[in-house]
Amino acid sequence: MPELPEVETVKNGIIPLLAGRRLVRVIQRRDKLRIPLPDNFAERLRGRRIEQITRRAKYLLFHLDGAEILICHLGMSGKMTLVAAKDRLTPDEFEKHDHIILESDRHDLVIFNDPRRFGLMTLCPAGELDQHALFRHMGPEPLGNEFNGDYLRGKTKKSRSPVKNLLLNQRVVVGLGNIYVCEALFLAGISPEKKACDLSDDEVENLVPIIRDVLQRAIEAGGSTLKDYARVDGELGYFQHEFRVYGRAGEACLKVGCNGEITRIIQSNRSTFYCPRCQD
DNA sequence: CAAAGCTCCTGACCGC
DNA sequence: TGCGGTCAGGAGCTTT
Repeated sequence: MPELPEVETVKNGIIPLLAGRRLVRVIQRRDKLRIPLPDNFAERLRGRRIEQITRRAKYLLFHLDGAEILICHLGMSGKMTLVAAKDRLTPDEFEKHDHIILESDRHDLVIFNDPRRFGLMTLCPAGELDQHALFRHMGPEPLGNEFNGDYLRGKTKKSRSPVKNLLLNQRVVVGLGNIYVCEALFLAGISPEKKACDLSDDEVENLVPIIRDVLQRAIEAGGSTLKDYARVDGELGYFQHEFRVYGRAGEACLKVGCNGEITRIIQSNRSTFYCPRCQD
């Protein structure tokens, strides 16, 4: 489940192979992922130059010449496999869930692999991205200036949802998923079940830098992971690093002086991990 | 309008 | 060894 930091790391990993390069070959091995791929998808990509690769929310954006953008989302299980030109595969060496293969004019490959197919790729005219159905209602980037205490308080005040659900809502703020919301609420000492409107002004104010910090640190951890890809081929997608609560049900709370035990509950059919003792 | 529920999908895991 | 059941969950869409 790649969230903002993982998508950022994937972006940084593929930039050296694809940014500024021309696509000389595109292989499409399915007609749809979560949504249908555009008509003549591979043909429309072939020969195009990738001017720039950026990220918005959990989406990768490949800015193509001709003012068109290739939009890519990794979904739950999507990853990018990098294959250097020197290790060129033959077509029968692709793996089962390798759906889209991009080959640059230097003959490096970037392979989009997604077993569960919750990911997507589509095309959009560059000038229409903000109005695109996938982007139109997006909230601000959590690392940008628009996301601040005043903004978030405006949202929490109006919501009776549990704060966890509010932070997962991409209309409120983008990029957070199940893991980093759990981690941020733990660091903030706030129960995920607390109604957003019941948060104090101080709690909301504190949450903003905590969210920024937890994401920023994960991006930095991804950056160190990337060093391993500098010389070796590999898969860029979701990397596990140290989580304080996520996946730690039954284990001891890591907050100094807290003797609580991490508990798993279900909210909106999704796992939530938290310490009932120091989060309230 | 907000909030809850449904849906897409496959691999991993578990008990028998 | 095989098989059915359960779980994981991003986010758009539908329903209440």
